[in-house]
Amino acid sequence: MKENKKIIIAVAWPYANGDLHVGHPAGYLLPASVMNEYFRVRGRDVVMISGSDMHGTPVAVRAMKEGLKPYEYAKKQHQRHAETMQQIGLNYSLYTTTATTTHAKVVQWLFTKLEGKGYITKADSENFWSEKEHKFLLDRYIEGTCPHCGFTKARGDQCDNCGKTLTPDELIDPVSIFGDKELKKRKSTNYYLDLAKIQPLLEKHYEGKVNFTNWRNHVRSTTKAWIDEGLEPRAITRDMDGYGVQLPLGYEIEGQEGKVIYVWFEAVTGYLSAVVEKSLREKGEDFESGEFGITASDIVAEDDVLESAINGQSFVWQEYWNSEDSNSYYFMGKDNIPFHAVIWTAMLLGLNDGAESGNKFVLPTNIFANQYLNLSGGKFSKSTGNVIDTREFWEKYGDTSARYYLISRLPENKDYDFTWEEFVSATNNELIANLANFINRTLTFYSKNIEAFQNSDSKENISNEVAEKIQRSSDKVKEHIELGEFSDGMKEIMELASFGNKYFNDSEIWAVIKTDVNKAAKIQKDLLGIIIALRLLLTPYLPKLSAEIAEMLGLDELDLAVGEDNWKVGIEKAKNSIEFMSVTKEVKPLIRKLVMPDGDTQTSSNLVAELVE
RNA sequence: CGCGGGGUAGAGCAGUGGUAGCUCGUCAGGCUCAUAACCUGAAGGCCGUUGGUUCGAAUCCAACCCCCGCCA
Repeated sequence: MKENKKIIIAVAWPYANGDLHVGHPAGYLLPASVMNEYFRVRGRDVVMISGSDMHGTPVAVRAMKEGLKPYEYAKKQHQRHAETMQQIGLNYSLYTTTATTTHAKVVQWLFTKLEGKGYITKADSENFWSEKEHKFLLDRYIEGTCPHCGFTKARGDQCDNCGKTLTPDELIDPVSIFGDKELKKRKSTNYYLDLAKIQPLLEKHYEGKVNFTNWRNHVRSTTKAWIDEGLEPRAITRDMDGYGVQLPLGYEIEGQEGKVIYVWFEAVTGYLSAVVEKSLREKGEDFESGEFGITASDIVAEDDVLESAINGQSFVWQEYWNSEDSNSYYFMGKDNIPFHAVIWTAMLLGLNDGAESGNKFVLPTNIFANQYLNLSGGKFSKSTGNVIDTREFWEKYGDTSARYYLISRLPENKDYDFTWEEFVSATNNELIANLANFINRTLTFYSKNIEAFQNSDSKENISNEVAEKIQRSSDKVKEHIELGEFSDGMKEIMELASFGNKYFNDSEIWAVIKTDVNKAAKIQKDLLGIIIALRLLLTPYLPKLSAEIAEMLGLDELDLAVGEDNWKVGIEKAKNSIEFMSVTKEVKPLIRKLVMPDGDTQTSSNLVAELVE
């Protein structure tokens, strides 16, 4: 990997239809956070972007239930998402929404570009029409009897009883939820992304390329399965009462108002539009951005900043998106793999088709899709309320315990069951017993004897054994993070703490200091070196814990300036120049132990583990 | 056969052809600086089942059984 490359960290956009449960951080938010913080310490120029997905049926349905207009509801939910993101430590370059003018413009621009290259086509189909509402019906607004299990309240998109996915045509005796007893069909015209036409480009892109060997197996196999099956044109537009991103001027479909661009097409484009928005904000451009509910029906694509940028004017976003010296990493749950590895990639390939080298868009360098985190074998489900809420989880147990458990058990390659017992065990027996205990015992001992150490005439530096250990740990953590093996990186840090504990024991520093202060001082330097290394290695993983170590020792804040590799600098410092610095804050236990209450609470979605005084 | 994931020590996982590993728990020692934490050692597995390929399979192939997820 070239060290000067820009990095895009593209985080999947959560729906604005409900709060985030702990599956979200475990699935994709925490891994993205680790990678982002890591590269920032490395001094790399990284932009991490995401936002709330404001459009789409789930949002509209939920808003209807709450008695709010879709945008009102989505805006409220977006603010909660934004707060949660901050709470769990995601330092986005920009966390925006899909309801901004900038987003609409970028989506429309992309639409016209792909249309111009012949990758978007127009076709008619017969869709269910509601006389009552005088509009086309969304799949999930149609109900009927499930052909598989006979459930009478199956929806047009899925049967809630047997879980099978359906199309409205499969339903027996379909009716609308608005009360239409007999449904008729009408001709509906829609735009389609011609994936069949892009398929050869996709095949060529993925064919036997060496750089995909780093992709996770399940990501590769899902991608391959989709492509092998053969792609078909996919509708880009749908009937949504105008709720969503409008078609560009000149592309409207006459007599069929209310059509908007489908969420799948529009939301992934957010990775591009968010960087554009950030770049516009930085330049102080007087450009409406971040406005809610602007559906941009009056926006003219030709008048677009993207166009002027491509015609020679240079914008910061291009340095990330159009540079060959750029990498993009995507974070999402496994359900999103096809949309990114196949569809979004296809869109970018279409865009790049025939483009000059300076105008090509960077294709996904890697897609870190996680499997699912389940609740004790059951599933997290918003509708049944069987969820552990992210905010409550973080509030009760604190950032360090919450992050440690989820990160050390990330479902990177297969599903993982959340159990309270495991959570308690991980916190008490791993996080506290090993890592926190090492920090605590070392700093407690140090602060008690600090004067003796400062008055000793130990001139020696850290021992080679410890210096080498620190270097090895650092190298391994780096490698794991760059390969997207985030929980392995965490394990490596725990291994260093374990080494520290053993070193403490074997050295018997508590006995040595009584007879030989200079020798004890040397040992103490080794131990401090490990602590200082841990503080650095922990920054991406457990930022609060890392900051607390720094605070107790009065260490400088890490410099995150672009260009300086402070990871390397920090490791060198930990290996070499240990001073007997003053302890600037009282040393005390950093993390509270947990205990399980009696009774069968394993599968509870309540926060059952209790904090020990 | 809708799609996908998985079945390896009590628990959670790693291991994709060559003497079965890690973390936690358990048991026995040690230590006492530390949030009864830490260190050492031990016990504990016929790697879902059956068949096949191979000098050799947890690892490849086939069939079967079981578990889990699919409004992230």
